Amino acid sequence: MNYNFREIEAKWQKYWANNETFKASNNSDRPKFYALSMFPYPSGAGLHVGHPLGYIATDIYARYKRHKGFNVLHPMGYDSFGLPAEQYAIQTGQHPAITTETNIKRYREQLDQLGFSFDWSREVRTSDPKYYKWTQWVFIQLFNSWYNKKSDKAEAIADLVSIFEREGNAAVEATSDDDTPTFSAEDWTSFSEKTKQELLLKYRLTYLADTEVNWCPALGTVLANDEIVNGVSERGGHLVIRKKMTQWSMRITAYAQRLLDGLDTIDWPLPLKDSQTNWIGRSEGASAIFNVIPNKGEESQHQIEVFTTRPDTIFGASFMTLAPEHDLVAQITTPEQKEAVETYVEATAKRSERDRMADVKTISGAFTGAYAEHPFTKEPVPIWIGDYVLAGYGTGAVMSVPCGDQRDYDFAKHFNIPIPNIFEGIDISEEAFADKEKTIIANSDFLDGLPYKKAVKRAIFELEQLGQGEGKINYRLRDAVFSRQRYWGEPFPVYYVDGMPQMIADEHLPLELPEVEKYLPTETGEPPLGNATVWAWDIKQSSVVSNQLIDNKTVFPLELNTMPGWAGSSQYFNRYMDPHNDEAIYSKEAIDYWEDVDLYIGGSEHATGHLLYSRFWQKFLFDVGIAPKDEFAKKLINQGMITGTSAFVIRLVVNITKKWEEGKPLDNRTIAQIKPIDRNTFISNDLITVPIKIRAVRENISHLFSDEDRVYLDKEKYNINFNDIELIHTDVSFVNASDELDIEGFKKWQPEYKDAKFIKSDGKYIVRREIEKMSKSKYNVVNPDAICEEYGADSLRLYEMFLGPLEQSKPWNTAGITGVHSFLKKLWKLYTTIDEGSEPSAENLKTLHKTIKKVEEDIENFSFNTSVSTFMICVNELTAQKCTSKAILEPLAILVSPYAPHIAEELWEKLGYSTSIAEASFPKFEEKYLIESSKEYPISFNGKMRFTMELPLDMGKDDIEAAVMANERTQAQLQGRTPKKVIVVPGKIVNIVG
RNA sequence: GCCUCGGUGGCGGAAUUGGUAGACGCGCCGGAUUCAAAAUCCGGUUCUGCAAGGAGUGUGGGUUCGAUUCCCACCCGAGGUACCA
Repeated sequence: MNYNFREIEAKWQKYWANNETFKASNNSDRPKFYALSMFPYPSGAGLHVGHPLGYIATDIYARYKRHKGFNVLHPMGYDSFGLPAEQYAIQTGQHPAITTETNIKRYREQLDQLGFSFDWSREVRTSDPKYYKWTQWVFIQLFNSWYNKKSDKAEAIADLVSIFEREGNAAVEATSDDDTPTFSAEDWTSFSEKTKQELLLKYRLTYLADTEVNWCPALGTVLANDEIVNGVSERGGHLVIRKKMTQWSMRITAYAQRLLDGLDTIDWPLPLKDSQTNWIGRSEGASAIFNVIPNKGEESQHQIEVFTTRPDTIFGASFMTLAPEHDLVAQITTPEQKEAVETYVEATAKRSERDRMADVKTISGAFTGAYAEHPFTKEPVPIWIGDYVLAGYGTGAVMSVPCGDQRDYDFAKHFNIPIPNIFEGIDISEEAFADKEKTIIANSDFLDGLPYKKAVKRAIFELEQLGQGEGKINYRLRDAVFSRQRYWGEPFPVYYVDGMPQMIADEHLPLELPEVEKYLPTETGEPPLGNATVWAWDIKQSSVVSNQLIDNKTVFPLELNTMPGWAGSSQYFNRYMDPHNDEAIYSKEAIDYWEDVDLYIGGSEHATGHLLYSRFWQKFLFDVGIAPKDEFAKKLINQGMITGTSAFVIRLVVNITKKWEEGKPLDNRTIAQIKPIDRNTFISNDLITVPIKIRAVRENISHLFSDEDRVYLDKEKYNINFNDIELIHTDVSFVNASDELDIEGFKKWQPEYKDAKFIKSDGKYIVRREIEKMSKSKYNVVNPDAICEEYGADSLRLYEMFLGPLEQSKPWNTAGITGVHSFLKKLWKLYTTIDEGSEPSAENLKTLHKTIKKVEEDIENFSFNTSVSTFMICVNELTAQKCTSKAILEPLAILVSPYAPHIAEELWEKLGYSTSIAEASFPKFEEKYLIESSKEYPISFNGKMRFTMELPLDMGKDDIEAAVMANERTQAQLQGRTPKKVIVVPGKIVNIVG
């Protein structure tokens, strides 16, 4: 009987579903193992071959751990809130819930087809009200908490209120807004309820604040930096302005240090840790206060606070630079400089932040006319503004030390500002000197002669003495904006009384998304929820009621923003532990049993989004006693991206220009006469690369033009330029393994190519190929369905692993799949006759145990590609040995089962078992079968292997040397020379030097 | 610029602590089987050379009896990040 994978795979997928083979129990005597893949966003395009890569790896590991006797939790779900469904809704009016449901169905079919050992009874969907009830609940917990720096953890806001009542806020050390005023207990009790609420918002871990955003009035929405191109929206090219908006923020900055420290306790890839470290961006330095010298006739005394990592260079500060948006700019600018400054500020406002950051070459700025007093020298220091200083970072102001910072140096050079040298023995005529190690400070009063570290300490000390500064640790990390002006996200459980946010009580959650007519922002610029007519909170009934009932006495308006994409994914890994619990986010028993994720596999693109926010939420949940671990995943692996091999047809852009005739300049009529470019001719890629062939094309192209056009091919009169080509993506399904285009298929593909003409080479049209990210818009997506249909899921699983190391990105190429498929056929054949009683030969046992050892090591090291090779070698050897012994074939089936579970189950059944192979024990490796008595010694000369010699393994060093020297091939190599030295490493190698 | 990862046959890749470079698979070449094809099986396949031999893991150095592996400098590619003070 042949290997009928279609029948086998369908049979076992059904069996696993019916028997709930992979259902995990929340209590077990066996040790627990939690294996998790990052859950997908169910897009309309379905799964492509890149998605399953990580899932297969996790699945292999999960199945392996089951064989090893673990109680394995291996769940899957959907990150089902998101923008694509909403955009589709805007275009078609279709409710996002409906498209999402359809997409999930398709994902489920595709996932089921691949034979994953998921416990589907635990599926979660972030857009399910039963799930987002708990997302809202966590939000409320954050709202009801503040960060106590003394205990270094989150605490209840009620406790903070009692501190305020007792002693005011002077002694409170909390992470709070910068503008938090100091107040006494008496002040607090005298404050109105609204003032109290306002003050508490400055402490809450989620709070309302005015945040600067990229607002696009035409789209009625906020755009991300990468949605803006050249100052206008990527979609539609509309104007984008920077605007302050009141939005929910998460006080993640409270956790900056702990997020940094926690990285040392988890086994995550170094690049990922590095990018989180950079994102948090801790820098040690000092803050320094510069007093602004009042302009003539002014009374006011302004101060500028700067943060610097180099307080040791303070005597080198020859100017200050403020961000153009800095609050003081308007106040300190002198009348003479007003125009220049305003022009510059205006110009800066038009540039996106990304623009300003990316452009290192253009140096621009303006002088405010004002001066600050240097804290130590008391000399006046000119105050400039420059767009290289960002308002959002630090204090939005820097003390500029041109001799020690290249950007300051370039700025000073450009504007002819003096560059005082404060480094001993350093030439700064060409560039700034930023090497801290070699620094010896000079021309700096009390800092003279000090090295970097000592100078920093001393400078901070002196600043503190003056009362004009202190040592400070600064973080680049910003509080995370948590509001989105979208429909398809979690509603905030928030209503407003007198403009102050109030939380809906836990027992009334979830607050479900309202129905709306349109998914666009309202005409007045409110988020889509502003379209809802039943979206007000009745505190008496504790329910959502019509907006018309809003009286601000018992019925209040609800929040119109929704939560961002990362809200739902920030605690889903915990929810899987107890996914159907309606009483709590999860039971204590469940999380005390599963604790944390043992293995988490997913893409590195989530390094600073999902993975940083999740760690933040986990630490918070830990602080408030809801999670037992303050890191949620012990080990994390980033699977590499599977890239696509895009195919391009090359459109000739034939520029035809009339040759200039002497004495007759081209008039407009002649230019108009020049024929437009031929837009419909495609040239084979191999012709493009060779200039000589281009000429051949030029001579052979005339037949492609109509008679009318042919005149333009007259070389005497016209210049024809073939150099311009356009690459156009074509669907990879029209291209075969030799890069040859199916011309008829291409012509039918899209109407504009119906009459396309092709310049072929040897009768073929060859496409250009390039490796790119796999994406629908690049027409390079390869779908797993077709591969499953043709070769089966087991082949696909093996092949995805066989492609290369898990972490590395690699291009998809279906060509090699026949290799793993024929391996499965050979494996199948091996089980044609199973000999119950036959004793395995020594050879059989050696092959088997070699394989057990290697495969076990490979799985533990996540080196799945090499185990596939090992299986191939094993099956090749056993086939050659004509092995039929059950004692060999049975453990082999278990070894293969994590990788190719369907065929393994079927073989298991053939071996006489009536239960699933999933729980069978992993075979035990026994060294004794691998012990050899002799070894093929490589005999090398000066490190180069020349031949091998079989010698007993128990032979001593001297005997080996004697045997090797006596060999005639040794003598032939030496050609009469006497070796200088003979290195013998018993069991390894012989090296003859000389 | 900085950080991280990578560079090995025609291709994907292998090489456990420094010890036989190119396992395994694809492709290609040759052969068997077949009326033919598919499928299957056998042999070959880093380069150079008729061969003996020689060269060879991005480049140049170094350490070592011996380097894909360790060290130094550089080149190239990918990803991330940024006037971060």
